[in-house]
Amino acid sequence: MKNQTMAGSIGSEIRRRILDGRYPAGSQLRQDGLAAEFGASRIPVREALFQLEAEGLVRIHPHRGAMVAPLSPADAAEALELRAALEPRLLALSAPLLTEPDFHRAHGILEDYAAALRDGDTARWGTLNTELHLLLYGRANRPRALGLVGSLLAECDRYTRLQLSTDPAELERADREHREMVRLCRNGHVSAACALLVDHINHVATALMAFLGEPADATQTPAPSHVIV
Amino acid sequence: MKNQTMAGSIGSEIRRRILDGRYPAGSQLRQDGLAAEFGASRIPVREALFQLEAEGLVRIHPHRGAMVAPLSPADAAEALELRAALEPRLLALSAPLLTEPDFHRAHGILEDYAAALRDGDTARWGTLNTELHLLLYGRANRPRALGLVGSLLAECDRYTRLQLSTDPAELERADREHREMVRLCRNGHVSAACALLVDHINHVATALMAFLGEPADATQTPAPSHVIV
DNA sequence: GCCTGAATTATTTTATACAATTTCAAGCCT
DNA sequence: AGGCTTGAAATTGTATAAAATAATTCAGGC
Repeated sequence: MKNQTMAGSIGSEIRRRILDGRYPAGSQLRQDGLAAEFGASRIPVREALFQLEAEGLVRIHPHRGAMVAPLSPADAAEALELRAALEPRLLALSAPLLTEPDFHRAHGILEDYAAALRDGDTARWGTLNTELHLLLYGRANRPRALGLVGSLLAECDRYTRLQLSTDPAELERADREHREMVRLCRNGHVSAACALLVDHINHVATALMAFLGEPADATQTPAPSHVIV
Repeated sequence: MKNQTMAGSIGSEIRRRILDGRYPAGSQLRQDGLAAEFGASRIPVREALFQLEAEGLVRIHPHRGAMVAPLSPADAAEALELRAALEPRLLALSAPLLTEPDFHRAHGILEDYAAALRDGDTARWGTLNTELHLLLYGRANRPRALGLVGSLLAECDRYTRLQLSTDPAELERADREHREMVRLCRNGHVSAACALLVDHINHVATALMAFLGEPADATQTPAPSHVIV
């Protein structure tokens, strides 16, 4: 596709399998096995693992190998906290600059989302969610923040996947909020869209913490209100 | 030191040289030359470059080699914008939990800073600045955000280094603001410290944009005020 | 004279082979 | 019996060498 190098395509495939859950959290990733599985040598596998470690999906201990990054409530809370801090700013910058083709693509994603919801295809939900969010922030002209948010969205998908198999009502709520956000952006109600986005992320955070059996404020104190910036 | 592997130590050394300016922005990093320079093979060099690319210090084009990430005003503005979004939150969480040994270390850094200021040792300034900031945020219990801010501080040092050689007055201002921030944290005035931190970062941003000859709002519109979070 | 295009060169990328490190278990000593 | 050392097995880290890809050069034609 866009990866002209073998390390890149191996990395994309491993990432997909981690997000799918095919490589469960905490499992060992042996270079030899992966190399055999992909019909390649260990060196491109190593480089792919290094790249994934930078994204936070893999942890490498020197001389002890690589493992899929474990899932911890504290980690999920921090990722969602970062999202709540960054995404509203991106949306505020990007929303006024969104074009008609952008909204067209957004509606296409929403339709796919509805179809996946009917089919119970939870695997597609994560990628569509990430696509929609990144699309809405795409005109902000903040490449670094955008890449960072992309990593955070991918990580959050690992947690929400666990939750959604037992709690499908959250999917419909997310769908409603997504549609409303797109509508607000299209009608120029930027600050309302940002406020809804904050609520959207915070709700995901509280629902996820409840699902994980952790009181929301145990691992992570909320962002203090006197930081207005 | 703490790098038990050759790739790690090579990566640290290349990072140091990029931050020093010994490898100037935009210069090509040939694997063969680096390998010969470090007396190693090209493979640990490759892995080091991959890690540095994740930090944003190096850009790799497939089959075309690696180069030191170029310096652009827009990039600096985005890095400072992210710092302004993230650091106050970390400080608000960490400041109430700072211990007496932490403040002792902070004062040590401030003394070293003053010494470096007397000696005109601009190379040490960057690392001391990073150390101080990360120390103040260390009790926030946000490992991911802390690592991210560390990368952002390193990148900002590349720009401020250029500026400070011609504008040493900024160094003294930074010193005053650092001392005041530590004092406010020690006396429990957390919100005042956070407000000062925001001003500190924003001032660095405007001064840097002025130095780079770019009007502050040309490349980057400021964060909109209606995002309160 | 300038553009097109194949051969050449330089560099990156990958494969194979070897060395260093960790882990686990068995045996020894206290 | 318990803890420590020691050795073997497995796995990772590194070096060397071959394959692949992009940039360059130089010849040939329009």
